[in-house]
Amino acid sequence: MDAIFQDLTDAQREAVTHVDGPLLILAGPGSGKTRVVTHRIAHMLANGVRPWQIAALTFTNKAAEEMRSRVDALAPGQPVWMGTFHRFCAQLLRRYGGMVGLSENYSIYDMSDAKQAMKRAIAAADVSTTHASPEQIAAAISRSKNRLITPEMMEGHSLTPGDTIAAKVYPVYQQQLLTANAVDFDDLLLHIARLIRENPEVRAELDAKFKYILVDEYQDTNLAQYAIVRALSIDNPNLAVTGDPDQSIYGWRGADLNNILDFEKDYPSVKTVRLEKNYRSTPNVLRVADQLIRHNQKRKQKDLFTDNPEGDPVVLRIFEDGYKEADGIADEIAAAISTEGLKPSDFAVFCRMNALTRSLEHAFRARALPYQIVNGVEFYQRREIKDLLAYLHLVNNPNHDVAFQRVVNVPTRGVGAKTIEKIRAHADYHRIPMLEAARHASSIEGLAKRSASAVTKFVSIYDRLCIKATATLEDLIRYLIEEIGYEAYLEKSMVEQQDSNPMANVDEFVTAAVEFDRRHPEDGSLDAFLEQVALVADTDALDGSTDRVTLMTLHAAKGLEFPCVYIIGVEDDLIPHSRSKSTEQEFEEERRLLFVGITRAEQRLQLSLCKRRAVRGDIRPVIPSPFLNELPLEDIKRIESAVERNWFDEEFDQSYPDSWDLPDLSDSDGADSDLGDIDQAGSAAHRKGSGSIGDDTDFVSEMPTLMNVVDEAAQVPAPPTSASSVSSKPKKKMILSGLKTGADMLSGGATPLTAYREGVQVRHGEHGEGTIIAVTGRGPKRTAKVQFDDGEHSFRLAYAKLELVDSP
DNA sequence: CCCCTGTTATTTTTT
DNA sequence: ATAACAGGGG
Repeated sequence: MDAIFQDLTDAQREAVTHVDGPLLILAGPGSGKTRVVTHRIAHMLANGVRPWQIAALTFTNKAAEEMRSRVDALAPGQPVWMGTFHRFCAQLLRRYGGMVGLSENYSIYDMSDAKQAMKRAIAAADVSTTHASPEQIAAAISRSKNRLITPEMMEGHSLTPGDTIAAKVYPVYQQQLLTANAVDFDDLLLHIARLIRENPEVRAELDAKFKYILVDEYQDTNLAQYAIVRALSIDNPNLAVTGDPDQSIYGWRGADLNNILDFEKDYPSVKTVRLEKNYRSTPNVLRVADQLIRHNQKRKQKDLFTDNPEGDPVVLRIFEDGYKEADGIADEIAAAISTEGLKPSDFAVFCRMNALTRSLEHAFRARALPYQIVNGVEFYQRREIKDLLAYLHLVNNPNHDVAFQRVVNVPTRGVGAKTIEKIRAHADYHRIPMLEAARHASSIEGLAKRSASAVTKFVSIYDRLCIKATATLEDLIRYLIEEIGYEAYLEKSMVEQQDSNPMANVDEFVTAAVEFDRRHPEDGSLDAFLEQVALVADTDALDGSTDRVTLMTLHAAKGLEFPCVYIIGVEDDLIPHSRSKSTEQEFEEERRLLFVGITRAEQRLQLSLCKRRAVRGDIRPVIPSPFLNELPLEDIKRIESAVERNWFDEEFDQSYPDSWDLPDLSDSDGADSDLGDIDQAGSAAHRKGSGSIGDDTDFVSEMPTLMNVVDEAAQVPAPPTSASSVSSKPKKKMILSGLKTGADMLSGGATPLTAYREGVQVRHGEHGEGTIIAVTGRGPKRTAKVQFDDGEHSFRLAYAKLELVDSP
């Protein structure tokens, strides 16, 4: 009992002791939020609240597990429901699915399943994909689902052209899902939200059952989630939410920041607790984070403070390119491990995109540094695992058409695309599942006897498999592998690809099944296993127990902490991402993303960027992230490696400026920071500032677009930048000098799209010279139709290798 | 029908 | 750089 209150601050205690009524906990990073939540649950249990009256909803399984283990430590063995929103809904749907047309053994489509289903729906809806890609349509439908918009509601209301297309596909997609007795991720929430809304008695029942609801990371809730928790907190308004508006980074997925900002309006009687004391980071780190996030408009001001010792200054490091960045960081980490007694697991490297981990991987491997990538190729996404899972799905739910299509010809047994197409058409026509259609293969019109018998063969394998459906998972899977000769198939088809060992993955899969059997000796049902698999995310695979450096995206980093953190690629178009900076909202979310990354650091933090970075093959000059100008540069130690001059590279001076348009630091004593072995011999600090870029309030809008500048460059080749020259317009100068000029430019990828006009002569590696006869579309879709000697061809200008031919 | 090859399109974040 | 795709030969 005393353990519950031990070492709590006043604010924390206030939250912990709150039992009835709405509660808002605004928790800054590292403020002991989980501690408060778990202690509060323990406190409630100790004060008469029955465990089954509590539901604690999280976004990730990892968070749920963390909560579970810490509650267990305080109040062992209490059956409090803890898990993700999606799992919560999935389990309700097992019970109430009948009310929305699903039977108990419904399947959850993962992303790739849903993608397949979407393509089929698009085809069935007879919608052309010329104006909207399947992905765009899927995204539009997903957005609608997150906002609780049903197919019927979309009719007539659709405004944008994209939505009009989506509105046509949406009902077909939903119908096909229903026929397949399946849901996608969004449906889990949507179905439950609708069910509760349309069935007051169910709502009341659940409201009464879950008398106390806790929501973690409330800033990440979307409308569907919001509707669910609100609806279940009417009769018993004991809704406790924790969150931090500054850490909302899932707006792109439908999360609505207003849910937390307006919580106090939703529940006027709310008790609000602010947790502002930080237990995680040094003041240095915290100051940088705080300065950055102050630039956001949409937030609730919190005053972060800490009692922690000052620690090392935050480091901003500038590298020449992505390889040097990776090598430099790997060297530093290796050095810190060998000289300072730090462990690999003390380090984490964050980046905006998964693709950026590649160079780090190489660097780590070369130094034999153990690492783990949180979002590499996910285990359950591997071909061999998906194959086996699809069989299991089909056993569990014969209507699972996506699974059927995946496995009907695995291993290859003579059922080709044409055959599948005919089965699908037959199934669509009679509105039956494909497996059902396959049973009548011989009577399907236009299906060759040979094909029909191949299909029949599959059906009989399937039927034999189903007999084992009630056996243990282990038996079922082993039987499956044996029956279809999967091992032989793998050996034959997976022609020795380096470092992939499919059979080892299969073994691991069997191990996972054995483990599931062991943990669910009684209720080890197939659908429970499949649900489990469907709802585990990649980030949940993060293994904290092994001693490895962790590589992951900034998104994946939320909720974690590490002694030493590196954030790479703090560059414009990366953070903020080029596709997330057009609106103020997106821009602020990107700022929050960086904030989240920064606040993961306990002791040391290094932000880094490159002067140039390879983007899909070609190397491009880099613009520093605008967020760097918002940091307290006087608190930051800036390190820039000396430029290695390639005497033979005449272009170098033009391409890569010596001066960087970040303010110089007054602190230029050159002493090594404690952050590993940075700034060693051979890379003496090379600090040259060109002054601040001035008042940066309009930084983004004032930024010249690449295109403007290129046009200019084409007319006036940039002179070589001398090391001492300081341009009055650093921004522009930098971009200019980063570009190749003259003929180089024309042959490179930097030709302005505007140069391609009707009548212009171009050269193509394959077709020779030709004349542009038409130009259509905009942005990346801008397309030129070219008349060559060998006929007409169309090219996406952003991708095609079309050279301009110098006009005579 | 299967497999290989060359071609083309595609790049954010994920429950 | 990589994945998905289309088309042709076996």
